[in-house]
Amino acid sequence: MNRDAGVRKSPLAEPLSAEERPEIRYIELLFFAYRDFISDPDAALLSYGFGRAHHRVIHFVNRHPGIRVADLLDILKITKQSLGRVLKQLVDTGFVEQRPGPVDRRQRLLYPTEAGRALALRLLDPQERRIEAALSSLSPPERAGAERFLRLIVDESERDKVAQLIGR
Amino acid sequence: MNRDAGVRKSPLAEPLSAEERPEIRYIELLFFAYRDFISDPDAALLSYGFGRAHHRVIHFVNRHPGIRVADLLDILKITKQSLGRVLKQLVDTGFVEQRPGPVDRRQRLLYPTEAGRALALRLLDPQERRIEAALSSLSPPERAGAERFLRLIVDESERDKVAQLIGR
DNA sequence: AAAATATGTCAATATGGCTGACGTAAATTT
DNA sequence: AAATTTACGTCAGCCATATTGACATATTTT
Repeated sequence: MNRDAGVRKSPLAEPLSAEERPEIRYIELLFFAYRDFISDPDAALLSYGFGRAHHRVIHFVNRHPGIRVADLLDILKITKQSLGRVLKQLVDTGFVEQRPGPVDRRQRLLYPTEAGRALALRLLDPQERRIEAALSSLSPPERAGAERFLRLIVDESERDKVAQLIGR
Repeated sequence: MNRDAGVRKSPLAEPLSAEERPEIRYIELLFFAYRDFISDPDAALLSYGFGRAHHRVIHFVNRHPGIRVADLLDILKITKQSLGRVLKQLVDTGFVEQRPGPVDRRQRLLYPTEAGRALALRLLDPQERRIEAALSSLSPPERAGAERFLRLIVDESERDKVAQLIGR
């Protein structure tokens, strides 16, 4: 029997429940946390006329001065065409400098300029505060849990690479 | 004295170090975790001709059948114009249904159709597996740490709302 | 000399954000 | 009853960021 007899073919009223599917809680927490986590740098980038893509590039170039384009692409998981535009803007505006590799001159190694370092620090600042505030409310085992959880969310095939990049 | 005398005005070779700034580890883990976390649904959405924006809408409509447009906007933190396009496509393709609010007929309450529920579950599946696999490697206090960490990353002003949405 | 590699670039396309302005129906307030 | 506010939609245009595919160049490797 139709439980909505006479009403009109009905859509579903029953919610997907986080009680029945406990993973949903973590799925949505990742969404909400990430949504707010990027909001501070997003706002700061506006005044430079840059976007999130610039943020990611400026961050990883500062973290790994002399990084190769190919390695940056492997971190960001985007195409070289996508990177190309953003990188060119950062070079043109003096935040990133390119230098040929000293041994392999095909490479264009990427370095931050002084301005690029300053921008990276400015974007880093609010995120550091946010993380610091969160960590200060957690016990050491809870902090370890947060770190281990995030590492385990990363693709298994990428975990070693990530560990290399951020340290053990 | 210029430490690069005679070379040419130099960019910075010194990396931003995660040892000196321990928050960087968490910042980058959030980036890498989120990057991979959304990759499975992204791939599945391709076969429907949908993108990430559709995913978010279909997810929250399934989680909260009968949700108002305004409340969905408040969750997603996007403009009604941005939502409008995506929502229209989901309605036109039969994944979401709109009904006038029974008490306030200005409202257009959003419900998933059977197809919409099926799509939500299909997109949920790989993320549930990923979370489940991660949680199964963690002790209860570590799991609690992961959850508390993510809640604390959310804007303070949003935490109560998030707690309402996902449960305490 | 040939092949592979690292990178860049041109062109076209799609997605998903944004702002601003305007419209309509329904509820609420005066 | 009239005026105002609210909930929502829509039109138009703009911008950022991603994609694929093809081709170019310099350099290194075989």
